[in-house]
Amino acid sequence: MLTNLPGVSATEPVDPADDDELRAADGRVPGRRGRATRQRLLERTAEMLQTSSYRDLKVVDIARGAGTSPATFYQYFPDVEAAILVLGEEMARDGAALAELVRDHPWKGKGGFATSTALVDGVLDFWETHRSVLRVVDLATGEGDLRFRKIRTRLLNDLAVALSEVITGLRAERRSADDVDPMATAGVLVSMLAHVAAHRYGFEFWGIRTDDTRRSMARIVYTTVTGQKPPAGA
Amino acid sequence: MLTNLPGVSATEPVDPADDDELRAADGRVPGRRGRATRQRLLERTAEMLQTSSYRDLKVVDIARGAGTSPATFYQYFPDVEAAILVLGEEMARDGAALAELVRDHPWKGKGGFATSTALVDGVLDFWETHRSVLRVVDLATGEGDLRFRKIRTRLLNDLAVALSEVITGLRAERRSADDVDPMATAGVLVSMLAHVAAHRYGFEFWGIRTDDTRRSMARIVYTTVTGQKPPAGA
DNA sequence: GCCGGTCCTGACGGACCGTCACGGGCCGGT
DNA sequence: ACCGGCCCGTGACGGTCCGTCAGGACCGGC
Repeated sequence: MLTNLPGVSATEPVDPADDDELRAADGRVPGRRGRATRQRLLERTAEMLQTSSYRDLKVVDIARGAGTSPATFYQYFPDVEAAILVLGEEMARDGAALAELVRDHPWKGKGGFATSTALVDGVLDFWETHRSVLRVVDLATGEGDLRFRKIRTRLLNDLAVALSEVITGLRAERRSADDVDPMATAGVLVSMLAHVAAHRYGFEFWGIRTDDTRRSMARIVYTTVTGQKPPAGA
Repeated sequence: MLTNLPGVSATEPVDPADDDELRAADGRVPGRRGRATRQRLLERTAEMLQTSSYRDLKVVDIARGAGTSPATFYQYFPDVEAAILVLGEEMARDGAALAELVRDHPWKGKGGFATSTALVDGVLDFWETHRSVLRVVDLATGEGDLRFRKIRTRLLNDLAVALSEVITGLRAERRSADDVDPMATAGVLVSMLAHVAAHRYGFEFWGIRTDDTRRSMARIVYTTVTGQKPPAGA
């Protein structure tokens, strides 16, 4: 750390907005009613995002839909993206369950393929539930928005780390000479899952059955993680 | 075909707008100068898409940047999305090269892994070149826009078909009992490639070297397509 | 009833949209 | 050179949405 500048106290300066409290635009701390309004705004944002395109999402519509005025919206969020960002953070918290799914189930033996399948299904479900928010997170991340990238990273990174740990563990047991970065492999797998989940409708468009897609992914995940061929009946 | 209705000539009706000609908003066929303006508008759209976010892309900016007025923009495109759509179609034409890459190179023997690597690099390069347009194509596809979905499908489907043909061919030679739909497997692979390419910056963010990502993908592609383990040194 | 903080909103200047009728420029015919 | 017709571009306009501000309604505590 840097040395303190002369005349600057070593204790934290008393910055009036330095706490983690929720704040409205004018600096006040929202009470019961205010938080309820904010919540209605968030819910309405999520709903509108499912029916309207991101580009056509207007704060007027959100505000009126929540039974309030545009000015009120700006009390709680600087712009629509900020509201979606909050939605994204809530989503990322939900996503922790996916990593647990990888950690808490067996990969060795017969149960391994079942774990692989459960992971595939879990990701598919998760994306189905959160697809409208995920679309925007993906776009904003691609456009270089660091706040959205952070959400995306938290979501996918947790999963990738869990997978890479499994890979490392199994590789040690097999005394495998495989030297590819386990995290790179895990990241690629997570990418595959995320992308297929995001575009599963596109697959059906090609005439591919969803069940074939699931099996195909489960096999790739299983093979890549364990280094084994998938069991015969799978 | 249906039978002709009474009184309707069997020859094509003379519909004044039934040809494939480029048309301005008022119905006229653009001449030399008009097409040049349209082209400048397209180029400017592509440029602005790289620096500005999709949501903040304004037709005023595009028009002024192309040295013309908003009214002129609407002569050639009904809205910004229409312009991006044209950009997307140009991109899809470029994408045909990727499928050729799969078809024209060997998968059997030692050259197989090289082909796999070349495919990975090809996809990575392609996405790097077209990422700003691809972002919008992905978003619009996710929002259910069929025109954009068509572009996305053309691009990825060509590649997936090429891969599935290779898989089918190799599987027959090996007399493999593998009965997963080859197209499903190919689709999953293409998804993996597309997603990693779209978010490679995210990988570097995790501290994963690009080269590790490349190798990891090349190995997965090779293994999945050929059913063989990757060569020792890879 | 009064007061202080919380909460909401009408109203406004400004930006952008999408459309129209009009004017200016280019070209071929005479 | 002149002219008519067609191609091309634009100013201007009503409308929508943005983002901000001052002011008023509401709600407890005293």
